[in-house]
Amino acid sequence: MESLQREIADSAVFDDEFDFDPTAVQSPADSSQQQLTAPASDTDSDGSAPSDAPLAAGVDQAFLDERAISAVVVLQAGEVVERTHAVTELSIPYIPGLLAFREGDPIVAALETLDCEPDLLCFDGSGRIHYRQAGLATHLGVVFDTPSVGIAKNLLCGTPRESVDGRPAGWRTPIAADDAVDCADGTLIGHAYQSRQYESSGRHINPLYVSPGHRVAAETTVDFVAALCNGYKLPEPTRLADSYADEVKSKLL
DNA sequence: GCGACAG
DNA sequence: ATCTTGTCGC
Repeated sequence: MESLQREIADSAVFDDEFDFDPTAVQSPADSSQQQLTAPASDTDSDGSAPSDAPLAAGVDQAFLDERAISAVVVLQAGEVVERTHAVTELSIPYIPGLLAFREGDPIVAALETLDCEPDLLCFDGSGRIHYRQAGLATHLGVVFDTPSVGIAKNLLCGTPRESVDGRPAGWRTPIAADDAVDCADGTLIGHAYQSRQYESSGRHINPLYVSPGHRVAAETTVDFVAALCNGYKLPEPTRLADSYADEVKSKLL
């Protein structure tokens, strides 16, 4: 399996290689943060999404015994245009570094039921931030040869350039490859991104660890995630896929 | 041998 | 990931 991951990493493209307009990737009318650009009036007067805006799909799983519920929610300019899911039997246990082999088939099953063809796939888990630079997001991005990004809540490997504790919303810092990563030390493999943060004292929210999946550069990956976040810790596509998976799961009980 | 380790 | 009440804060 490890050798297959190295082959996947070789086939992966960690640079921008997509058709759509990167500045058109976004969630609805951004409520809070984001220090990005001017208020582009790309939205049609009737409030519907521009038919040419890129399709961003969020993919996430919920589990029930030895079954996986893989959910996919596709957004276009912040609006849901399609939702699908698949329930599959699991055969492989969770092993750090081999997550794609456990959740890969369920995800493929769910994506195959999709009517549209997403321009960008957002996965829960790492992409290039992986021992062999072939995390879940990279693995599936290559399989479908579709631009993809990895969004993880915890760091698998690599070293943040700065301490990540208690940072303000919008903050980001590079994640460099270290001894645990199969590439030159110091290589930029992703970023820690503070998508949300509490105003005053008390506890603080941990950052997101985002990395290129396939056909997207590290810097662009953070820009996409930042543009897809809308007040919550998780970007909209992922957040919706997450709750949809839970919804399907509860109806399954 | 010990520690580290996405979901 | 999942099992789960209350609790603190915006």
